[in-house]
Amino acid sequence: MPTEPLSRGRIVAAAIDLIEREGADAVSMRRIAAELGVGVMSLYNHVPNKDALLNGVAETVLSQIEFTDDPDAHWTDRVRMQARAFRQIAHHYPRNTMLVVSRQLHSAAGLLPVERALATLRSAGFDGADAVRMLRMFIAYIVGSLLREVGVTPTFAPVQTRTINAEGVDPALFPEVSSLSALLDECDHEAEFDFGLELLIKAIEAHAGRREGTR
Amino acid sequence: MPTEPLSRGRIVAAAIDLIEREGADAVSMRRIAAELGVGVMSLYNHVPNKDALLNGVAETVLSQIEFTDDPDAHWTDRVRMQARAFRQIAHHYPRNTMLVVSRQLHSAAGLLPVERALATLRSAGFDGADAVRMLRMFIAYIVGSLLREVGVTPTFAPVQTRTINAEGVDPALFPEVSSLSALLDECDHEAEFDFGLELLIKAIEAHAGRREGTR
DNA sequence: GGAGCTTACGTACACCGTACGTCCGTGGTT
DNA sequence: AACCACGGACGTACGGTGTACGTAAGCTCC
Repeated sequence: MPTEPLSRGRIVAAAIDLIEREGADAVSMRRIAAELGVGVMSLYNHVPNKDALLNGVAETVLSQIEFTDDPDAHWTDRVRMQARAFRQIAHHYPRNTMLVVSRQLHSAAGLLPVERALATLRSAGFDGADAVRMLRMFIAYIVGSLLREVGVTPTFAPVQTRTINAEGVDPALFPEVSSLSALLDECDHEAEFDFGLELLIKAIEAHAGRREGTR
Repeated sequence: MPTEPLSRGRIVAAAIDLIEREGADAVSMRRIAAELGVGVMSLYNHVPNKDALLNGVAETVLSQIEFTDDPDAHWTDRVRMQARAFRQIAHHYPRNTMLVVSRQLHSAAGLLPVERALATLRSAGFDGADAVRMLRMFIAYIVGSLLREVGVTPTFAPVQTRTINAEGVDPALFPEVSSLSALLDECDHEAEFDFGLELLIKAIEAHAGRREGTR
Protein backbone atom coordinates (compact mmCIF):
# COMPACT_ATOMS: atom_id res chain seq x y z
CA MET A 1 0.00 0.00 0.00
CA PRO A 2 1.56 3.23 -1.11
CA THR A 3 1.29 5.75 1.69
CA GLU A 4 -0.52 8.89 0.79
CA PRO A 5 1.98 11.32 -0.71
CA LEU A 6 3.36 14.13 1.36
CA SER A 7 1.68 17.49 0.94
CA ARG A 8 1.57 20.87 2.57
CA GLY A 9 -1.86 20.09 3.91
CA ARG A 10 -0.76 16.87 5.58
CA ILE A 11 2.25 18.60 7.11
CA VAL A 12 0.21 21.48 8.50
CA ALA A 13 -2.38 19.06 9.85
CA ALA A 14 0.33 17.06 11.60
CA ALA A 15 1.73 20.24 13.11
CA ILE A 16 -1.67 21.32 14.42
CA ASP A 17 -2.21 17.90 15.89
CA LEU A 18 1.20 17.85 17.50
CA ILE A 19 0.78 21.32 18.98
CA GLU A 20 -2.58 20.36 20.41
CA ARG A 21 -1.18 17.20 21.94
CA GLU A 22 2.17 18.41 23.26
CA GLY A 23 2.23 22.18 23.02
CA ALA A 24 3.96 24.62 20.72
CA ASP A 25 7.38 23.93 22.23
CA ALA A 26 7.26 20.35 21.01
CA VAL A 27 7.13 21.46 17.40
CA SER A 28 10.27 20.86 15.45
CA MET A 29 10.82 19.86 11.86
CA ARG A 30 12.33 16.60 12.98
CA ARG A 31 9.41 15.88 15.26
CA ILE A 32 6.82 16.57 12.58
CA ALA A 33 8.72 14.43 10.09
CA ALA A 34 8.84 11.58 12.58
CA GLU A 35 5.13 12.02 13.22
CA LEU A 36 4.52 11.55 9.49
CA GLY A 37 7.03 8.71 9.20
CA VAL A 38 9.09 10.68 6.78
CA GLY A 39 12.56 12.17 6.42
CA VAL A 40 13.13 15.63 7.80
CA MET A 41 14.18 17.21 4.57
CA SER A 42 11.20 15.88 2.68
CA LEU A 43 9.15 18.51 4.44
CA TYR A 44 11.06 21.23 2.64
CA ASN A 45 9.66 20.08 -0.68
CA HIS A 46 6.28 21.40 0.42
CA VAL A 47 7.07 24.13 2.91
CA PRO A 48 9.76 26.79 2.47
CA ASN A 49 10.67 26.96 6.14
CA LYS A 50 9.39 26.53 9.65
CA ASP A 51 8.02 30.03 9.90
CA ALA A 52 5.89 29.54 6.82
CA LEU A 53 4.68 26.26 8.25
CA LEU A 54 3.52 27.98 11.43
CA ASN A 55 1.80 30.63 9.35
CA GLY A 56 0.03 27.79 7.60
CA VAL A 57 -1.01 26.43 10.96
CA ALA A 58 -2.43 29.78 11.99
CA GLU A 59 -4.29 30.22 8.73
CA THR A 60 -5.75 26.75 8.82
CA VAL A 61 -6.96 27.11 12.39
CA LEU A 62 -8.39 30.52 11.64
CA SER A 63 -10.19 29.30 8.54
CA GLN A 64 -11.92 26.58 10.51
CA ILE A 65 -13.96 29.04 12.51
CA GLU A 66 -17.59 28.33 11.81
CA PHE A 67 -19.54 31.46 11.21
CA THR A 68 -23.25 31.00 11.06
CA ASP A 69 -24.60 34.37 10.12
CA ASP A 70 -28.31 35.09 10.13
CA PRO A 71 -28.91 38.20 8.01
CA ASP A 72 -32.38 38.60 9.43
CA ALA A 73 -31.28 38.82 13.03
CA HIS A 74 -30.78 42.11 14.80
CA TRP A 75 -27.28 43.41 14.22
CA THR A 76 -26.42 43.18 17.90
CA ASP A 77 -27.22 39.48 17.82
CA ARG A 78 -25.08 39.04 14.74
CA VAL A 79 -22.14 40.77 16.39
CA ARG A 80 -22.60 38.57 19.44
CA MET A 81 -22.65 35.43 17.32
CA GLN A 82 -19.56 36.38 15.37
CA ALA A 83 -17.58 37.21 18.48
CA ARG A 84 -18.56 33.92 20.09
CA ALA A 85 -17.66 32.00 16.95
CA PHE A 86 -14.21 33.50 17.15
CA ARG A 87 -13.87 32.36 20.70
CA GLN A 88 -14.71 28.80 19.73
CA ILE A 89 -11.18 28.24 18.47
CA ALA A 90 -10.04 28.55 22.04
CA HIS A 91 -12.09 25.45 22.75
CA HIS A 92 -11.28 23.43 19.66
CA TYR A 93 -7.60 24.35 19.55
CA PRO A 94 -6.55 25.76 22.91
CA ARG A 95 -2.85 25.20 22.38
CA ASN A 96 -2.91 26.50 18.81
CA THR A 97 -4.78 29.64 19.75
CA MET A 98 -1.71 31.31 21.19
CA LEU A 99 -0.03 30.84 17.84
CA VAL A 100 -2.95 32.33 15.95
CA VAL A 101 -3.23 35.47 18.02
CA SER A 102 0.48 36.15 18.38
CA ARG A 103 1.20 35.85 14.68
CA GLN A 104 -0.08 38.55 12.41
CA LEU A 105 -1.08 37.14 9.09
CA HIS A 106 -0.41 39.02 5.91
CA SER A 107 -2.47 36.57 3.95
CA ALA A 108 -6.10 36.57 2.96
CA ALA A 109 -6.97 33.73 5.33
CA GLY A 110 -8.51 35.97 7.95
CA LEU A 111 -10.31 38.14 5.48
CA LEU A 112 -13.66 36.42 5.55
CA PRO A 113 -14.36 37.10 9.23
CA VAL A 114 -13.34 40.71 8.65
CA GLU A 115 -15.68 41.00 5.70
CA ARG A 116 -18.59 39.57 7.67
CA ALA A 117 -17.95 41.79 10.63
CA LEU A 118 -17.69 44.93 8.54
CA ALA A 119 -20.87 44.07 6.67
CA THR A 120 -22.70 43.57 9.95
CA LEU A 121 -21.49 46.84 11.37
CA ARG A 122 -22.32 48.71 8.18
CA SER A 123 -25.80 47.23 8.25
CA ALA A 124 -26.11 48.65 11.76
CA GLY A 125 -25.73 52.09 10.27
CA PHE A 126 -22.11 52.85 11.04
CA ASP A 127 -20.08 54.63 8.43
CA GLY A 128 -16.87 53.09 7.16
CA ALA A 129 -14.53 54.79 9.60
CA ASP A 130 -16.66 53.86 12.60
CA ALA A 131 -17.11 50.30 11.40
CA VAL A 132 -13.35 49.85 11.13
CA ARG A 133 -12.81 51.34 14.58
CA MET A 134 -15.49 49.13 16.12
CA LEU A 135 -14.04 46.09 14.46
CA ARG A 136 -10.59 46.87 15.77
CA MET A 137 -11.96 47.34 19.24
CA PHE A 138 -13.77 44.01 19.14
CA ILE A 139 -10.73 42.23 17.80
CA ALA A 140 -8.54 43.71 20.52
CA TYR A 141 -10.98 42.60 23.18
CA ILE A 142 -11.40 39.14 21.72
CA VAL A 143 -7.70 38.58 21.22
CA GLY A 144 -6.93 39.79 24.73
CA SER A 145 -9.61 37.54 26.17
CA LEU A 146 -8.39 34.50 24.28
CA LEU A 147 -4.87 35.21 25.37
CA ARG A 148 -5.92 35.15 28.99
CA GLU A 149 -7.99 32.05 28.44
CA VAL A 150 -5.32 29.99 26.76
CA GLY A 151 -2.41 31.59 28.58
CA VAL A 152 -3.77 30.22 31.78
CA THR A 153 -3.66 26.79 30.20
CA PRO A 154 -0.09 26.38 29.07
CA THR A 155 -0.50 22.72 29.74
CA PHE A 156 -3.68 20.91 30.47
CA ALA A 157 -2.65 18.47 33.13
CA PRO A 158 -1.75 20.43 36.23
CA VAL A 159 -4.67 21.61 38.24
CA GLN A 160 -4.99 25.37 38.03
CA THR A 161 -2.51 26.83 40.46
CA ARG A 162 -3.62 29.92 42.20
CA THR A 163 -2.15 32.87 40.36
CA ILE A 164 -2.50 35.11 43.33
CA ASN A 165 -2.17 33.21 46.49
CA ALA A 166 -4.15 34.88 49.21
CA GLU A 167 -1.49 33.96 51.75
CA GLY A 168 1.29 35.42 49.64
CA VAL A 169 0.18 39.04 49.45
CA ASP A 170 0.50 41.54 52.23
CA PRO A 171 -2.99 42.88 53.01
CA ALA A 172 -1.44 46.13 54.15
CA LEU A 173 0.27 46.72 50.82
CA PHE A 174 -2.45 45.30 48.59
CA PRO A 175 -5.74 45.59 50.45
CA GLU A 176 -7.98 45.25 47.41
CA VAL A 177 -6.07 42.40 45.85
CA SER A 178 -6.02 40.50 49.06
CA SER A 179 -9.67 41.04 49.94
CA LEU A 180 -10.74 40.08 46.44
CA SER A 181 -8.30 37.23 46.06
CA ALA A 182 -11.07 34.65 45.98
CA LEU A 183 -12.64 36.41 43.01
CA LEU A 184 -9.31 36.96 41.29
CA ASP A 185 -8.32 33.34 41.63
CA GLU A 186 -11.31 31.89 39.89
CA CYS A 187 -12.32 32.76 36.38
CA ASP A 188 -15.21 31.42 34.36
CA HIS A 189 -13.79 32.33 31.00
CA GLU A 190 -17.04 32.06 29.13
CA ALA A 191 -18.92 34.21 31.63
CA GLU A 192 -16.16 36.80 31.68
CA PHE A 193 -16.04 36.89 27.92
CA ASP A 194 -19.79 37.35 27.64
CA PHE A 195 -19.81 40.04 30.30
CA GLY A 196 -17.34 42.17 28.40
CA LEU A 197 -18.98 41.37 25.10
CA GLU A 198 -22.38 42.55 26.29
CA LEU A 199 -20.83 45.72 27.64
CA LEU A 200 -19.12 46.39 24.34
CA ILE A 201 -22.29 45.80 22.38
CA LYS A 202 -24.22 48.10 24.69
CA ALA A 203 -21.49 50.68 24.23
CA ILE A 204 -21.58 50.70 20.46
CA GLU A 205 -25.36 50.61 20.53
CA ALA A 206 -25.26 53.80 22.57
CA HIS A 207 -22.68 55.22 20.19
CA ALA A 208 -25.01 54.49 17.29
CA GLY A 209 -27.95 56.02 19.11
CA ARG A 210 -26.00 59.17 19.80
CA ARG A 211 -25.15 59.54 16.13
CA GLU A 212 -28.72 58.89 15.13
CA GLY A 213 -29.91 61.50 17.57
CA THR A 214 -27.62 64.21 16.28
CA ARG A 215 -28.27 63.51 12.66
CA MET B 1 39.47 47.96 37.52
CA PRO B 2 37.36 45.07 38.65
CA THR B 3 34.31 44.93 36.48
CA GLU B 4 31.05 45.18 38.30
CA PRO B 5 30.07 41.70 39.44
CA LEU B 6 27.49 39.77 37.53
CA SER B 7 23.97 39.87 38.92
CA ARG B 8 20.46 38.92 37.96
CA GLY B 9 19.64 42.58 37.47
CA ARG B 10 22.50 43.19 35.07
CA ILE B 11 21.61 40.09 33.10
CA VAL B 12 17.96 41.04 32.80
CA ALA B 13 18.89 44.58 31.81
CA ALA B 14 21.20 43.26 29.11
CA ALA B 15 18.43 41.02 27.82
CA ILE B 16 15.93 43.89 27.67
CA ASP B 17 18.45 46.03 25.87
CA LEU B 18 19.28 43.29 23.41
CA ILE B 19 15.63 42.55 22.68
CA GLU B 20 14.94 46.21 22.08
CA ARG B 21 17.90 46.53 19.73
CA GLU B 22 17.65 43.30 17.77
CA GLY B 23 14.34 41.67 18.59
CA ALA B 24 13.36 38.69 20.67
CA ASP B 25 14.79 36.20 18.20
CA ALA B 26 18.28 37.53 18.83
CA VAL B 27 18.15 36.52 22.48
CA SER B 28 20.28 33.57 23.38
CA MET B 29 22.28 32.78 26.45
CA ARG B 30 25.49 32.97 24.47
CA ARG B 31 24.52 36.31 22.98
CA ILE B 32 23.67 37.83 26.34
CA ALA B 33 26.88 36.52 27.84
CA ALA B 34 28.87 38.02 24.99
CA GLU B 35 27.02 41.29 25.49
CA LEU B 36 28.17 41.31 29.10
CA GLY B 37 31.68 40.15 28.26
CA VAL B 38 31.23 37.02 30.30
CA GLY B 39 31.18 33.25 29.94
CA VAL B 40 27.92 31.62 29.02
CA MET B 41 27.64 29.43 32.06
CA SER B 42 28.30 32.27 34.44
CA LEU B 43 24.76 33.42 33.77
CA TYR B 44 23.40 30.29 35.38
CA ASN B 45 24.79 31.37 38.72
CA HIS B 46 22.16 34.09 38.81
CA VAL B 47 19.34 32.76 36.67
CA PRO B 48 18.01 29.19 36.79
CA ASN B 49 17.25 29.00 33.07
CA LYS B 50 16.30 30.99 30.03
CA ASP B 51 12.61 30.85 30.73
CA ALA B 52 13.08 32.39 34.15
CA LEU B 53 15.25 35.06 32.59
CA LEU B 54 12.49 36.00 30.17
CA ASN B 55 10.05 36.09 33.05
CA GLY B 56 12.43 38.50 34.72
CA VAL B 57 12.44 40.60 31.60
CA ALA B 58 8.65 40.72 31.56
CA GLU B 59 8.45 41.60 35.24
CA THR B 60 11.04 44.32 34.97
CA VAL B 61 9.38 45.93 31.98
CA LEU B 62 6.01 45.71 33.67
CA SER B 63 7.29 47.23 36.88
CA GLN B 64 8.62 50.24 35.02
CA ILE B 65 5.17 51.45 34.10
CA GLU B 66 4.75 54.87 35.62
CA PHE B 67 1.41 55.24 37.26
CA THR B 68 0.56 58.75 38.33
CA ASP B 69 -2.67 58.44 40.21
CA ASP B 70 -4.64 61.44 41.33
CA PRO B 71 -7.05 60.33 44.06
CA ASP B 72 -9.02 63.54 43.73
CA ALA B 73 -9.81 63.11 40.06
CA HIS B 74 -13.04 61.64 38.84
CA TRP B 75 -12.83 57.87 38.66
CA THR B 76 -13.32 57.87 34.90
CA ASP B 77 -10.25 60.07 34.55
CA ARG B 78 -8.28 57.77 36.80
CA VAL B 79 -9.24 54.74 34.74
CA ARG B 80 -8.24 56.58 31.60
CA MET B 81 -4.88 57.52 33.07
CA GLN B 82 -4.11 54.02 34.23
CA ALA B 83 -5.01 52.48 30.91
CA ARG B 84 -2.84 54.98 29.07
CA ALA B 85 0.05 54.37 31.44
CA PHE B 86 -0.14 50.72 30.56
CA ARG B 87 0.05 51.52 26.91
CA GLN B 88 3.22 53.54 27.46
CA ILE B 89 5.29 50.37 27.58
CA ALA B 90 4.47 49.87 23.94
CA HIS B 91 6.34 53.08 23.28
CA HIS B 92 9.25 52.64 25.65
CA TYR B 93 9.78 48.95 24.92
CA PRO B 94 8.02 48.05 21.68
CA ARG B 95 9.98 44.86 21.09
CA ASN B 96 9.71 43.74 24.70
CA THR B 97 5.98 44.32 24.86
CA MET B 98 5.17 41.17 22.94
CA LEU B 99 7.05 39.23 25.56
CA VAL B 100 5.18 40.89 28.40
CA VAL B 101 1.72 40.24 27.05
CA SER B 102 2.31 36.73 25.79
CA ARG B 103 3.79 35.50 29.04
CA GLN B 104 1.52 35.09 32.00
CA LEU B 105 3.30 35.98 35.18
CA HIS B 106 2.68 34.03 38.34
CA SER B 107 4.69 36.51 40.34
CA ALA B 108 3.71 39.57 42.29
CA ALA B 109 5.33 41.95 39.79
CA GLY B 110 2.11 42.99 38.17
CA LEU B 111 0.21 43.28 41.41
CA LEU B 112 0.56 46.99 41.95
CA PRO B 113 -1.28 47.98 38.76
CA VAL B 114 -4.00 45.51 39.69
CA GLU B 115 -4.29 46.97 43.17
CA ARG B 116 -4.57 50.51 41.85
CA ALA B 117 -7.13 49.54 39.26
CA LEU B 118 -9.28 47.67 41.73
CA ALA B 119 -9.13 50.52 44.20
CA THR B 120 -10.21 52.95 41.51
CA LEU B 121 -13.10 50.78 40.43
CA ARG B 122 -14.21 50.19 44.00
CA SER B 123 -14.13 53.93 44.62
CA ALA B 124 -16.46 54.25 41.64
CA GLY B 125 -18.99 52.23 43.56
CA PHE B 126 -18.62 48.82 41.97
CA ASP B 127 -18.80 45.80 44.20
CA GLY B 128 -15.93 43.33 44.25
CA ALA B 129 -17.28 41.00 41.61
CA ASP B 130 -18.01 43.81 39.19
CA ALA B 131 -14.65 45.45 39.82
CA VAL B 132 -12.85 42.22 38.97
CA ARG B 133 -14.92 41.75 35.83
CA MET B 134 -14.31 45.32 34.71
CA LEU B 135 -10.62 44.96 35.35
CA ARG B 136 -10.46 41.80 33.30
CA MET B 137 -12.29 43.45 30.47
CA PHE B 138 -9.92 46.39 30.46
CA ILE B 139 -6.88 44.16 30.60
CA ALA B 140 -8.18 42.09 27.70
CA TYR B 141 -8.75 45.20 25.65
CA ILE B 142 -5.40 46.73 26.52
CA VAL B 143 -3.47 43.54 25.88
CA GLY B 144 -5.22 43.00 22.58
CA SER B 145 -4.53 46.57 21.54
CA LEU B 146 -0.86 46.37 22.46
CA LEU B 147 -0.55 43.12 20.59
CA ARG B 148 -1.85 44.76 17.44
CA GLU B 149 0.34 47.78 17.96
CA VAL B 150 3.58 45.91 18.45
CA GLY B 151 2.66 43.00 16.22
CA VAL B 152 2.51 45.36 13.32
CA THR B 153 6.06 46.39 14.14
CA PRO B 154 7.95 43.12 14.29
CA THR B 155 10.97 45.03 13.14
CA PHE B 156 11.33 48.74 12.95
CA ALA B 157 13.16 49.25 9.73
CA PRO B 158 10.89 48.23 6.90
CA VAL B 159 8.25 50.72 5.99
CA GLN B 160 4.84 49.43 6.93
CA THR B 161 3.73 47.10 4.17
CA ARG B 162 0.07 47.17 3.39
CA THR B 163 -1.56 44.33 5.25
CA ILE B 164 -4.49 44.28 2.93
CA ASN B 165 -3.55 45.35 -0.49
CA ALA B 166 -6.48 46.91 -2.22
CA GLU B 167 -5.40 45.36 -5.51
CA GLY B 168 -5.13 41.91 -3.99
CA VAL B 169 -8.69 41.38 -2.87
CA ASP B 170 -11.57 40.57 -5.12
CA PRO B 171 -14.23 43.28 -4.68
CA ALA B 172 -16.89 40.77 -5.60
CA LEU B 173 -15.91 38.40 -2.81
CA PHE B 174 -15.00 41.01 -0.22
CA PRO B 175 -16.93 44.17 -1.02
CA GLU B 176 -16.60 45.77 2.40
CA VAL B 177 -12.94 44.93 2.83
CA SER B 178 -12.09 46.25 -0.57
CA SER B 179 -14.11 49.45 -0.32
CA LEU B 180 -12.69 50.16 3.14
CA SER B 181 -9.17 49.08 2.32
CA ALA B 182 -7.82 52.59 2.68
CA LEU B 183 -9.15 52.75 6.23
CA LEU B 184 -8.01 49.24 7.05
CA ASP B 185 -4.50 49.87 5.82
CA GLU B 186 -3.79 52.84 7.99
CA CYS B 187 -3.98 52.77 11.74
CA ASP B 188 -3.26 55.55 14.20
CA HIS B 189 -2.68 53.31 17.17
CA GLU B 190 -3.06 56.00 19.77
CA ALA B 191 -6.32 57.25 18.29
CA GLU B 192 -7.68 53.72 17.95
CA PHE B 193 -6.72 52.92 21.51
CA ASP B 194 -8.35 56.04 22.85
CA PHE B 195 -11.49 55.46 20.84
CA GLY B 196 -12.02 52.02 22.35
CA LEU B 197 -11.00 53.23 25.77
CA GLU B 198 -13.58 55.99 25.76
CA LEU B 199 -16.23 53.57 24.62
CA LEU B 200 -15.35 51.18 27.42
CA ILE B 201 -15.40 53.90 30.02
CA LYS B 202 -18.77 55.10 28.77
CA ALA B 203 -19.99 51.53 28.92
CA ILE B 204 -19.05 50.92 32.53
CA GLU B 205 -20.30 54.36 33.45
CA ALA B 206 -23.67 53.33 32.07
CA HIS B 207 -23.40 50.02 33.88
CA ALA B 208 -22.79 51.88 37.11
CA GLY B 209 -25.69 54.20 36.44
CA ARG B 210 -28.02 51.30 35.82
CA ARG B 211 -27.08 49.74 39.14
CA GLU B 212 -27.50 53.04 40.93
CA GLY B 213 -30.90 53.45 39.37
CA THR B 214 -32.16 50.06 40.45
CA ARG B 215 -30.78 50.29 43.93
C1' DG C 1 47.43 27.86 56.93
C1' DG C 2 43.69 25.54 55.91
C1' DA C 3 38.31 24.57 55.13
C1' DG C 4 34.41 25.75 53.03
C1' DC C 5 31.84 28.78 50.34
C1' DT C 6 30.39 31.44 46.26
C1' DT C 7 31.29 32.49 41.61
C1' DA C 8 33.34 32.33 36.81
C1' DC C 9 34.32 29.43 33.25
C1' DG C 10 35.30 25.41 29.58
C1' DT C 11 33.81 21.28 27.83
C1' DA C 12 30.32 18.25 26.22
C1' DC C 13 25.80 16.58 24.74
C1' DA C 14 21.48 16.46 22.63
C1' DC C 15 18.72 18.94 19.78
C1' DC C 16 17.50 22.56 16.46
C1' DG C 17 16.72 24.71 11.36
C1' DT C 18 18.17 24.06 7.00
C1' DA C 19 21.78 24.14 2.68
C1' DC C 20 23.31 20.80 -0.35
C1' DG C 21 24.00 16.50 -2.92
C1' DT C 22 22.22 12.05 -4.08
C1' DC C 23 19.07 8.61 -5.41
C1' DC C 24 14.98 6.72 -7.45
C1' DG C 25 10.32 6.20 -9.59
C1' DT C 26 7.58 8.20 -13.14
C1' DG C 27 6.06 10.17 -17.56
C1' DG C 28 7.04 11.93 -22.15
C1' DT C 29 9.78 11.65 -26.27
C1' DT C 30 12.19 9.36 -29.78
C1' DA D 1 11.95 -0.48 -26.27
C1' DA D 2 15.25 2.92 -24.97
C1' DC D 3 16.15 7.19 -23.32
C1' DC D 4 16.02 11.19 -20.61
C1' DA D 5 14.46 14.93 -17.72
C1' DC D 6 12.35 15.88 -13.53
C1' DG D 7 10.24 16.11 -9.11
C1' DG D 8 10.10 14.26 -4.62
C1' DA D 9 12.27 11.62 -0.74
C1' DC D 10 16.17 11.28 1.85
C1' DG D 11 21.14 11.40 4.30
C1' DT D 12 24.75 14.10 5.64
C1' DA D 13 26.66 18.08 7.52
C1' DC D 14 27.16 22.78 9.56
C1' DG D 15 26.46 26.28 12.69
C1' DG D 16 23.56 27.43 16.29
C1' DT D 17 20.80 26.48 20.78
C1' DG D 18 19.97 25.41 26.16
C1' DT D 19 22.14 23.55 29.85
C1' DA D 20 24.42 19.47 32.91
C1' DC D 21 28.70 18.81 34.82
C1' DG D 22 33.49 19.35 36.40
C1' DT D 23 37.12 22.55 37.54
C1' DA D 24 39.46 26.31 39.30
C1' DA D 25 40.03 30.78 41.46
C1' DG D 26 38.99 33.99 44.91
C1' DC D 27 36.67 35.11 49.52
C1' DT D 28 35.67 34.65 54.62
C1' DC D 29 36.09 32.48 59.06
C1' DC D 30 38.39 29.25 62.27
